[in-house]
Amino acid sequence: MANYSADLDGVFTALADPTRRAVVRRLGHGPTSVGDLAEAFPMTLPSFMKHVRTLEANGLIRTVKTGRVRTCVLNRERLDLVDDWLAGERRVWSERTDRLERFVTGRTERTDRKDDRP
Amino acid sequence: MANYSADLDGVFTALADPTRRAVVRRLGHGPTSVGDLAEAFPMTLPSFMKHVRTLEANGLIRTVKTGRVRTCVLNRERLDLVDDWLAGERRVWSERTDRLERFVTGRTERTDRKDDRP
DNA sequence: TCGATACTTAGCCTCATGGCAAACTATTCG
DNA sequence: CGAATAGTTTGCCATGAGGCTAAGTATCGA
Repeated sequence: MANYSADLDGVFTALADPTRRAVVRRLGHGPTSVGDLAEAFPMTLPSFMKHVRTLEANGLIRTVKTGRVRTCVLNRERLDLVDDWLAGERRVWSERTDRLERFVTGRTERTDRKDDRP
Repeated sequence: MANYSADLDGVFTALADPTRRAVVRRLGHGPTSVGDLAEAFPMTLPSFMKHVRTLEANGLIRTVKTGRVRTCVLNRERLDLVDDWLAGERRVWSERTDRLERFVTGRTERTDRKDDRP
């Protein structure tokens, strides 16, 4: 995980387009050729290919060319980056809640616990 | 939830910038004024304000001006959109796994189960 | 081998994004 | 009141994203 922030830039950018999200969705069902994917979208092939390349450049899919057909496969693990980021934000929130709770209850405790309410 | 896809466009776009993600992170600790936020970033105020407006326009933060100070507050719920989207993708994957499994086991079952292995 | 198929490459266009400086407005403080 | 503070508005610029057409390459199938 060389450059976490730049990776997030790329993943979020890739997901910020409805065409690309639709491709991700479609590939969730299984590998598909560029041509088959493209049929579902109202744009020319070269335009569509840019989206494919963007997804690939940002690690969300992998593609292989066999003969004249390029097949796309979803790289599910890449979406963990989004999950991890969300988890990180929520951790921040819970730390804040912890501090607030310590203040309210007047207790001082270690901060590495997960949850101390029964 | 009027336009789910357009909302996702906006949320992902807003999160695709490191400055804006840093603001989200910072606001996770609690409300902060624009000025205090801006200090952490190597850009002019007007430039920074654009990021604030982008975050606000896409519902990730809310801001209120009191006197000459504008205070920003994180809108945590908005991140649920990302969570929901991820969950949707994973549901697609699991449906595919279900079909594959039915094929392998030769069984035909209802598809609304969570998990039928003991 | 020749035509159809499945991308690719190249070049061009338009609009959106992110950044800047300069000037302006509205509050607050001494 | 008058100066400092905290944003805001305006206008400009460079880059990149997303779309197109036209032409090129590499298989595949008869």
